[in-house]
Amino acid sequence: MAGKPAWATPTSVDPENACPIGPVVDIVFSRWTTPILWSLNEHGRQRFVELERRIATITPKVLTQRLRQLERDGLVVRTYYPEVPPRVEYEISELGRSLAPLFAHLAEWAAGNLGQVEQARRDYDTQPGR
Amino acid sequence: MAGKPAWATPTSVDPENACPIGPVVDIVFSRWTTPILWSLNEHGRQRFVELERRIATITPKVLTQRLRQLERDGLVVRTYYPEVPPRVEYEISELGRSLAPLFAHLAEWAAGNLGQVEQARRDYDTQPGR
DNA sequence: CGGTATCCCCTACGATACTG
DNA sequence: CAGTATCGTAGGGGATACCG
Repeated sequence: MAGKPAWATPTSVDPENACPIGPVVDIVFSRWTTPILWSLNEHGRQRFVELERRIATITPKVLTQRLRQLERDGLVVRTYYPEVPPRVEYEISELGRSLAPLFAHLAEWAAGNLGQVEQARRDYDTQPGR
Repeated sequence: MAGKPAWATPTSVDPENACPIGPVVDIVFSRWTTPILWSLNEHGRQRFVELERRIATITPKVLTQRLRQLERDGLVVRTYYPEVPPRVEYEISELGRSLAPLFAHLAEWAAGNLGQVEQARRDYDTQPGR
Protein backbone atom coordinates (compact mmCIF):
# COMPACT_ATOMS: atom_id res chain seq x y z
CA MET A 1 0.00 0.00 0.00
CA ALA A 2 2.96 2.36 -0.51
CA GLY A 3 1.43 4.01 -3.55
CA LYS A 4 -0.62 6.59 -1.71
CA PRO A 5 0.91 9.33 0.43
CA ALA A 6 -0.59 9.63 3.85
CA TRP A 7 -1.66 13.22 3.23
CA ALA A 8 -3.75 12.24 0.25
CA THR A 9 -7.05 12.11 2.06
CA PRO A 10 -9.59 10.68 -0.33
CA THR A 11 -12.98 12.33 -0.55
CA SER A 12 -14.51 8.93 -1.10
CA VAL A 13 -13.47 5.37 -0.62
CA ASP A 14 -14.86 2.02 -1.55
CA PRO A 15 -17.10 0.34 1.03
CA GLU A 16 -14.39 -2.01 2.17
CA ASN A 17 -12.26 0.89 3.31
CA ALA A 18 -15.17 3.07 4.38
CA CYS A 19 -15.98 0.51 7.03
CA PRO A 20 -13.22 -1.69 8.46
CA ILE A 21 -15.69 -4.27 9.63
CA GLY A 22 -17.27 -4.77 6.22
CA PRO A 23 -15.41 -7.97 5.36
CA VAL A 24 -15.96 -9.61 8.72
CA VAL A 25 -19.65 -8.82 8.57
CA ASP A 26 -19.87 -10.60 5.24
CA ILE A 27 -18.20 -13.64 6.73
CA VAL A 28 -19.93 -13.87 10.05
CA PHE A 29 -23.32 -12.29 9.51
CA SER A 30 -24.36 -13.42 6.10
CA ARG A 31 -27.73 -15.12 5.99
CA TRP A 32 -28.22 -18.32 8.04
CA THR A 33 -24.69 -18.30 9.38
CA THR A 34 -25.59 -17.16 12.88
CA PRO A 35 -28.21 -19.85 13.51
CA ILE A 36 -25.81 -22.48 12.19
CA LEU A 37 -22.83 -21.32 14.23
CA TRP A 38 -25.02 -20.83 17.27
CA SER A 39 -26.48 -24.30 16.99
CA LEU A 40 -23.09 -25.93 16.51
CA ASN A 41 -21.63 -24.02 19.42
CA GLU A 42 -24.53 -24.67 21.74
CA HIS A 43 -25.30 -28.29 20.91
CA GLY A 44 -21.89 -29.48 19.78
CA ARG A 45 -21.16 -31.87 16.93
CA GLN A 46 -24.18 -32.48 14.80
CA ARG A 47 -25.18 -34.39 11.72
CA PHE A 48 -26.74 -32.80 8.70
CA VAL A 49 -30.31 -33.80 9.61
CA GLU A 50 -29.92 -32.58 13.15
CA LEU A 51 -29.00 -29.14 11.92
CA GLU A 52 -31.74 -29.28 9.36
CA ARG A 53 -34.32 -30.13 11.98
CA ARG A 54 -33.06 -27.66 14.50
CA ILE A 55 -33.08 -24.70 12.16
CA ALA A 56 -36.38 -25.94 10.80
CA THR A 57 -37.07 -23.34 8.16
CA ILE A 58 -33.88 -23.85 6.18
CA THR A 59 -33.91 -25.97 3.04
CA PRO A 60 -31.25 -28.67 2.49
CA LYS A 61 -29.89 -26.82 -0.50
CA VAL A 62 -29.26 -23.64 1.40
CA LEU A 63 -28.00 -25.48 4.45
CA THR A 64 -25.43 -27.21 2.27
CA GLN A 65 -24.40 -23.93 0.68
CA ARG A 66 -23.93 -22.17 3.99
CA LEU A 67 -22.12 -25.11 5.58
CA ARG A 68 -19.71 -25.24 2.62
CA GLN A 69 -19.07 -21.56 2.95
CA LEU A 70 -18.45 -21.83 6.68
CA GLU A 71 -16.16 -24.79 6.09
CA ARG A 72 -14.22 -22.86 3.46
CA ASP A 73 -13.87 -19.94 5.84
CA GLY A 74 -12.49 -22.28 8.47
CA LEU A 75 -15.30 -21.67 10.94
CA VAL A 76 -16.77 -25.15 10.71
CA VAL A 77 -15.19 -28.57 10.37
CA ARG A 78 -16.88 -31.23 8.28
CA THR A 79 -16.13 -34.87 8.91
CA TYR A 80 -17.24 -37.55 6.52
CA TYR A 81 -17.54 -41.18 7.60
CA PRO A 82 -17.72 -43.56 4.65
CA GLU A 83 -20.19 -45.94 6.23
CA VAL A 84 -23.48 -47.39 5.10
CA PRO A 85 -25.57 -45.37 5.46
CA PRO A 86 -23.13 -42.46 5.15
CA ARG A 87 -22.57 -40.22 8.10
CA VAL A 88 -21.37 -36.62 8.16
CA GLU A 89 -20.74 -34.58 11.23
CA TYR A 90 -20.25 -30.88 11.57
CA GLU A 91 -18.56 -29.13 14.42
CA ILE A 92 -17.46 -25.62 15.12
CA SER A 93 -13.75 -25.01 14.68
CA GLU A 94 -11.44 -23.27 17.11
CA LEU A 95 -11.62 -20.21 14.91
CA GLY A 96 -15.39 -20.38 14.92
CA ARG A 97 -15.43 -20.76 18.68
CA SER A 98 -13.35 -17.62 18.96
CA LEU A 99 -16.48 -15.77 17.90
CA ALA A 100 -18.26 -16.79 21.10
CA PRO A 101 -17.42 -13.66 23.12
CA LEU A 102 -18.49 -11.53 20.20
CA PHE A 103 -21.82 -13.32 19.98
CA ALA A 104 -22.21 -13.00 23.72
CA HIS A 105 -21.55 -9.28 23.41
CA LEU A 106 -24.20 -9.09 20.71
CA ALA A 107 -26.70 -11.02 22.82
CA GLU A 108 -25.97 -8.71 25.71
CA TRP A 109 -26.59 -5.63 23.58
CA ALA A 110 -29.82 -7.19 22.34
CA ALA A 111 -30.98 -7.95 25.87
CA GLY A 112 -30.35 -4.38 26.93
CA ASN A 113 -31.41 -2.42 23.88
CA LEU A 114 -33.74 -4.39 21.64
CA GLY A 115 -36.67 -3.03 23.59
CA GLN A 116 -35.59 0.50 22.78
CA VAL A 117 -35.44 -0.36 19.10
CA GLU A 118 -38.95 -1.74 19.25
CA GLN A 119 -40.16 1.33 21.10
CA ALA A 120 -38.48 3.59 18.55
CA ARG A 121 -40.28 1.74 15.80
CA ARG A 122 -43.60 2.13 17.54
CA ASP A 123 -42.97 5.84 18.03
CA TYR A 124 -41.94 6.27 14.43
CA ASP A 125 -44.94 4.39 13.11
CA THR A 126 -47.40 6.40 15.19
CA GLN A 127 -46.03 9.76 14.07
CA PRO A 128 -48.73 11.57 12.14
CA GLY A 129 -48.01 12.39 8.52
CA ARG A 130 -46.02 9.48 7.23
CA MET B 1 -19.54 -30.65 26.06
CA ALA B 2 -18.85 -28.10 28.73
CA GLY B 3 -22.36 -27.14 29.71
CA LYS B 4 -23.73 -23.78 28.64
CA PRO B 5 -21.68 -21.67 26.28
CA ALA B 6 -21.05 -18.04 27.07
CA TRP B 7 -23.35 -16.83 24.32
CA ALA B 8 -26.44 -18.67 25.49
CA THR B 9 -29.11 -16.39 26.83
CA PRO B 10 -31.47 -17.58 29.53
CA THR B 11 -34.37 -16.03 27.64
CA SER B 12 -36.60 -18.47 25.82
CA VAL B 13 -35.28 -19.44 22.44
CA ASP B 14 -37.66 -19.07 19.57
CA PRO B 15 -37.94 -22.45 17.88
CA GLU B 16 -38.25 -20.70 14.52
CA ASN B 17 -35.07 -18.72 14.95
CA ALA B 18 -32.76 -21.22 16.55
CA CYS B 19 -30.60 -18.23 17.31
CA PRO B 20 -31.31 -15.52 19.91
CA ILE B 21 -29.23 -12.96 18.08
CA GLY B 22 -31.23 -13.29 14.87
CA PRO B 23 -33.28 -10.12 15.36
CA VAL B 24 -30.37 -7.94 16.34
CA VAL B 25 -28.38 -9.13 13.36
CA ASP B 26 -31.21 -8.08 11.09
CA ILE B 27 -31.23 -4.64 12.65
CA VAL B 28 -27.54 -3.93 12.90
CA PHE B 29 -25.96 -5.96 10.12
CA SER B 30 -28.34 -5.66 7.24
CA ARG B 31 -26.80 -4.37 4.04
CA TRP B 32 -25.13 -0.90 4.06
CA THR B 33 -25.95 -0.30 7.72
CA THR B 34 -22.43 -0.81 9.02
CA PRO B 35 -20.76 1.66 6.63
CA ILE B 36 -23.44 4.22 7.44
CA LEU B 37 -23.27 3.79 11.20
CA TRP B 38 -19.49 3.65 11.11
CA SER B 39 -19.28 6.84 9.10
CA LEU B 40 -21.69 8.69 11.35
CA ASN B 41 -19.91 7.46 14.43
CA GLU B 42 -16.46 8.26 13.11
CA HIS B 43 -17.07 11.58 11.39
CA GLY B 44 -20.00 12.93 13.35
CA ARG B 45 -23.01 14.79 11.99
CA GLN B 46 -23.19 14.65 8.24
CA ARG B 47 -25.41 15.83 5.45
CA PHE B 48 -26.89 13.51 2.88
CA VAL B 49 -24.30 14.28 0.20
CA GLU B 50 -21.44 13.81 2.61
CA LEU B 51 -22.61 10.32 3.39
CA GLU B 52 -23.27 9.68 -0.26
CA ARG B 53 -19.77 10.74 -1.21
CA ARG B 54 -18.10 8.93 1.62
CA ILE B 55 -19.75 5.61 0.94
CA ALA B 56 -19.24 6.21 -2.76
CA THR B 57 -20.81 3.11 -4.24
CA ILE B 58 -24.22 3.56 -2.67
CA THR B 59 -27.03 5.06 -4.73
CA PRO B 60 -29.19 7.88 -3.31
CA LYS B 61 -32.25 5.66 -3.38
CA VAL B 62 -30.69 2.95 -1.28
CA LEU B 63 -29.00 5.44 1.01
CA THR B 64 -32.40 6.99 1.69
CA GLN B 65 -33.96 3.60 2.34
CA ARG B 66 -31.27 2.57 4.81
CA LEU B 67 -31.25 5.95 6.57
CA ARG B 68 -35.02 5.77 7.00
CA GLN B 69 -34.74 2.29 8.43
CA LEU B 70 -31.99 3.34 10.82
CA GLU B 71 -34.04 6.36 11.83
CA ARG B 72 -37.06 4.18 12.46
CA ASP B 73 -34.99 1.82 14.55
CA GLY B 74 -33.79 4.76 16.63
CA LEU B 75 -30.13 4.33 15.69
CA VAL B 76 -29.88 7.53 13.68
CA VAL B 77 -31.40 10.97 14.15
CA ARG B 78 -32.47 12.98 11.15
CA THR B 79 -32.74 16.74 11.40
CA TYR B 80 -34.41 18.77 8.69
CA TYR B 81 -33.72 22.45 8.28
CA PRO B 82 -36.33 24.15 6.11
CA GLU B 83 -33.91 26.49 4.40
CA VAL B 84 -33.22 27.29 0.76
CA PRO B 85 -31.55 25.18 -0.35
CA PRO B 86 -32.82 22.58 2.10
CA ARG B 87 -30.42 21.08 4.56
CA VAL B 88 -30.67 17.72 6.31
CA GLU B 89 -28.25 16.39 8.84
CA TYR B 90 -27.86 12.90 10.14
CA GLU B 91 -26.24 11.93 13.35
CA ILE B 92 -25.90 8.77 15.30
CA SER B 93 -28.22 8.51 18.28
CA GLU B 94 -27.28 7.54 21.80
CA LEU B 95 -28.69 4.09 21.10
CA GLY B 96 -26.64 3.87 17.94
CA ARG B 97 -23.53 4.98 19.76
CA SER B 98 -24.06 2.17 22.24
CA LEU B 99 -23.05 -0.14 19.42
CA ALA B 100 -19.56 1.33 19.31
CA PRO B 101 -17.96 -1.18 21.72
CA LEU B 102 -19.56 -3.98 19.76
CA PHE B 103 -18.14 -2.64 16.52
CA ALA B 104 -14.77 -2.24 18.17
CA HIS B 105 -14.99 -5.84 19.35
CA LEU B 106 -15.78 -6.89 15.81
CA ALA B 107 -12.88 -4.88 14.41
CA GLU B 108 -10.62 -6.47 16.99
CA TRP B 109 -11.74 -9.95 16.00
CA ALA B 110 -11.16 -9.06 12.38
CA ALA B 111 -7.67 -7.78 13.07
CA GLY B 112 -6.76 -10.96 14.87
CA ASN B 113 -8.53 -13.60 12.81
CA LEU B 114 -9.33 -12.38 9.33
CA GLY B 115 -5.96 -13.65 8.17
CA GLN B 116 -6.85 -17.12 9.35
CA VAL B 117 -10.09 -16.99 7.39
CA GLU B 118 -8.21 -15.98 4.27
CA GLN B 119 -5.67 -18.73 4.83
CA ALA B 120 -8.46 -21.26 5.35
CA ARG B 121 -9.98 -20.17 2.07
CA ARG B 122 -6.67 -20.56 0.28
CA ASP B 123 -6.21 -24.01 1.77
CA TYR B 124 -9.73 -25.02 0.82
CA ASP B 125 -9.38 -23.75 -2.71
CA THR B 126 -6.10 -25.54 -3.32
CA GLN B 127 -7.46 -28.89 -2.19
CA PRO B 128 -7.48 -31.17 -5.22
CA GLY B 129 -10.81 -32.54 -6.34
CA ARG B 130 -13.25 -29.74 -5.74
C1' DC C 1 -28.43 -40.36 5.14
C1' DG C 2 -26.65 -36.48 2.94
C1' DG C 3 -26.85 -34.34 -0.24
C1' DT C 4 -27.70 -32.52 -6.02
C1' DA C 5 -30.40 -30.98 -9.82
C1' DT C 6 -34.07 -28.10 -11.65
C1' DC C 7 -37.21 -24.75 -11.93
C1' DC C 8 -39.01 -20.62 -10.49
C1' DC C 9 -40.09 -16.49 -8.00
C1' DC C 10 -39.34 -12.43 -5.60
C1' DT C 11 -37.18 -8.52 -4.08
C1' DA C 12 -33.33 -6.04 -3.06
C1' DC C 13 -30.44 -3.45 -5.63
C1' DG C 14 -28.65 -0.60 -9.50
C1' DA C 15 -29.29 2.83 -13.32
C1' DT C 16 -31.43 6.61 -14.92
C1' DA C 17 -34.24 9.93 -14.94
C1' DC C 18 -36.80 13.92 -12.60
C1' DT C 19 -38.56 17.47 -8.70
C1' DG C 20 -39.48 20.81 -4.61
C1' DC D 1 -29.49 19.86 -1.79
C1' DA D 2 -32.09 15.99 -0.76
C1' DG D 3 -34.34 13.27 -2.19
C1' DT D 4 -38.56 10.48 -5.51
C1' DA D 5 -40.17 7.84 -9.47
C1' DT D 6 -39.71 4.36 -12.67
C1' DC D 7 -37.82 0.57 -14.83
C1' DG D 8 -35.06 -3.37 -15.28
C1' DT D 9 -32.18 -7.11 -13.69
C1' DA D 10 -29.44 -10.68 -11.03
C1' DG D 11 -29.22 -13.93 -7.95
C1' DG D 12 -30.44 -15.60 -3.50
C1' DG D 13 -33.32 -18.43 -1.77
C1' DG D 14 -37.79 -21.74 -1.80
C1' DA D 15 -40.20 -26.03 -3.67
C1' DT D 16 -39.79 -30.25 -5.56
C1' DA D 17 -37.68 -34.24 -7.35
C1' DC D 18 -34.06 -37.27 -7.63
C1' DC D 19 -29.29 -39.92 -6.67
C1' DG D 20 -25.03 -42.64 -4.48
